[in-house]
Amino acid sequence: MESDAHGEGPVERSNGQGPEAIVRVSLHDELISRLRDLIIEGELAPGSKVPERELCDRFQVSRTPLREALKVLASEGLLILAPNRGATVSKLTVGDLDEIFPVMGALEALSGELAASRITKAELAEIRALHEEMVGHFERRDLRPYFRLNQKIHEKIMEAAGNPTLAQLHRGLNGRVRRARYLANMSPVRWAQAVDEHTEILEALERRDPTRLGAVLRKHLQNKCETVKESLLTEEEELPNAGRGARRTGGSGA
Amino acid sequence: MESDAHGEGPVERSNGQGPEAIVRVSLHDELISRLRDLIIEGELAPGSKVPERELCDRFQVSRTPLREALKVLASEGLLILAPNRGATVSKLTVGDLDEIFPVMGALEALSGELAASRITKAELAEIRALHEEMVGHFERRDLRPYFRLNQKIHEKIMEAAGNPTLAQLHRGLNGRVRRARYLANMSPVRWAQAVDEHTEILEALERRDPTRLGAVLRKHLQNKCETVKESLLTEEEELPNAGRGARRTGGSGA
DNA sequence: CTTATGAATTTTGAATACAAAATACAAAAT
DNA sequence: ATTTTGTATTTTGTATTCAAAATTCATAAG
Repeated sequence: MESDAHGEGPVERSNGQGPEAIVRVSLHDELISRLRDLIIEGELAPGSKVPERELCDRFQVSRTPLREALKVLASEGLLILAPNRGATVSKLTVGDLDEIFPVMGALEALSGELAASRITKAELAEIRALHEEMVGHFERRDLRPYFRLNQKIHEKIMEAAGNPTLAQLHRGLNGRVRRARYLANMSPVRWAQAVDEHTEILEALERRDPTRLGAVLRKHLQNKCETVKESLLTEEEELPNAGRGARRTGGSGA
Repeated sequence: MESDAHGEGPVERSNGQGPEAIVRVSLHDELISRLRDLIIEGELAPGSKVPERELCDRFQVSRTPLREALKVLASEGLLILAPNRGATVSKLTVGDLDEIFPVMGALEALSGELAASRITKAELAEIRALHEEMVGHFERRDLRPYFRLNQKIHEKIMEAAGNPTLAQLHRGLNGRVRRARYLANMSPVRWAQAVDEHTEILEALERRDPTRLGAVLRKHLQNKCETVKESLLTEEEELPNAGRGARRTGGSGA
């Protein structure tokens, strides 16, 4: 799973400081990214305890910045902090997906509405190119590159929407959901359907039809939700409750 | 500004631990709440530096938990962390409002759709009662209690939607926006319009019409956005740039 | 053999200590 | 008088330390 996909690296932080500015990242910032990757890639498995000491050794940092990072990741919903007994990686249940996907749907729908009215010729051309390349991968049944371009297209639409707050919330939810490795087992039928929907998305964009694009994106995400749920259920059958009982503690979220 | 409105106190955290469970809150959790309140209430003014040492003295804690809290609040967008030069309270510009409100609109619209299909008789009755009480305050031009009930109604709708993730994101954005003390100067015309919209909201709820409720809520929020922007502009004229230059650093947010 | 009890060990939460960086400030140079 | 330079002070980031809590593990009681 490519880690560039959720734009968090220390390099690319567009912080308005001109190109000459020297960028030094604090340990805790870097740790947030690294740990997030570990969680999303599954190296820190859902439900498992976060081994504080071990990670300190691994990254050669003290507990202070590491723990700061844990607090932030908990507020993002990736970790659960149980008082006096440390952090565990939060598990993603089918119920969570039912909760998260409608919200992502609403956010993507909004991104579509905004993008359809604001998108530039250049951006549109870029997305069109990505779309065609993606369809090529579909025809050759190359799941991996298909999936990469799929993500990229949605990112580009989000970018065209020009609303960083929206993008940030969406990235957050996407990060939580991504752990369900949903690129695996997507049925041929669903795959074809997804491609159809993408064609509709492109059409709506080209017609600059906000309402329609919003609706299509929302529908698209609903279908994706189904796919992910199936995938998650299959996974749960395969490895029945590996790590147990991470209780949700209310966390420190806003 | 009542601080109960965003349900963060250590007491009321509904963490599924049965009523007998002893609740101890960690310092950093408590500090997150306290600091958030300070920011929202304006005691920590937008654009001002966060006085680390001072707050440590005030709350009688060491820097460690305080700084953990700062990291979390930064990831929520309430603070800006500038590397090696500490935290500043992020300022809310008109541009930010234009960014945040459409997102809140999408989230509230979703809450409406969900609530309209899931709401129970009891919840509906409660909201109806709140609504009528609120109208009473409007007729007597009691802004404060009107405003309190207004907030409460929206919270109840959100609650009826039964989607904690949705509620959490909404709370986060609401917290960011709330600093623009938008209960001040609402024109009589806008006020009347808001009440009308609330009547529509109630009707849509009673008819259990998800689409309509979603649309009305979204519209309602757009109008609120205008009100808040006017209020913010007025404020900016009154006190021209009190604290300057808090640059957005990209932060660690998801 | 299973279930309690309690000490030893580990882990966690928070305070303190310390080095690096930024800021403030004074003196010197233009 | 203004700008520049160098130094003292403060603030910040991280490591370390310490006490409290949880976990483990061995032992004893039923």
